[in-house]
Amino acid sequence: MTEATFQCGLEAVLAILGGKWKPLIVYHLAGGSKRTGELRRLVTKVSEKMLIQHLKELTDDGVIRRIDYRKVPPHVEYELTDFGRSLAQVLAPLCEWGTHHNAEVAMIVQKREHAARVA
Amino acid sequence: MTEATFQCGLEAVLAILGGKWKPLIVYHLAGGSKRTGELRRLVTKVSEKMLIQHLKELTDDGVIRRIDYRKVPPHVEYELTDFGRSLAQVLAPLCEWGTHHNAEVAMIVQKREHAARVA
DNA sequence: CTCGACACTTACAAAATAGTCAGTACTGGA
DNA sequence: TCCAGTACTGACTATTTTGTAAGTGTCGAG
Repeated sequence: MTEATFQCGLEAVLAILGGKWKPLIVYHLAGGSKRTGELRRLVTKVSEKMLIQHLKELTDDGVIRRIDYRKVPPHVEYELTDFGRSLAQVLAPLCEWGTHHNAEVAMIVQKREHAARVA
Repeated sequence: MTEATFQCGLEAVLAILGGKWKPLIVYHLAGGSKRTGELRRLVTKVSEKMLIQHLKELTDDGVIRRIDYRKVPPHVEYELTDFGRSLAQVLAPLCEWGTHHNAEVAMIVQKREHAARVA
């Protein structure tokens, strides 16, 4: 670990939040702890497998915490750790940028899809 | 395109910077325009193909601008557009977070790789 | 006159990521 | 009893993304 692991801090962020649904999960959990099923309903387009896989990875990475009520039928909740909260905080400006430039980005994506169809 | 394209602004950012080397490219260009070869040397681990592919996508997306000096042998430079600069600005806090938590993240990644080896 | 530098391009292979679909063990309600 | 809901797991497939290795045309240095 003597060499610089990351050339730019961004890489570190991506190392943690690289995964199609992870930013969304962190975003939703920033508003308070949620049950697995709640998250599945919030992040509408995620499949159950991917949700749980990402949840597990985020837990392993110390971004979120899994709270198991050890009940049958199962009751599990997830919440941000301090580490996760610090990430969520720094994510906020990005979120704002995305919201602010929403239409612009949507157009870019649309143009991209159009170009792909033509080719 | 009537439905909300992005649930969370983060998705918009990812739509633009989703690509292993794109954040790095933007980061390096934030310090001024660069020639293709310079970028290749700065982003040491990127292959020529990926660099150029990402450069092209960022250009198509209006994040960077390609300046061709129409010389033989070729001389091409890339620089951020206003749009790209606005992105770079909002990226800064993320960069800082990553730099600040560098060691922490490095450890997490290391742990992940270790777990993968065991399994 | 060969060789490297320049900015690419192309074909193809490998790896990472995401997806579907079925199944587990248990409960409480109709 | 049957069925939905709970949180999850595993086999298998599909898609996307990245990487490797080669080739293009032109120039100037050696």
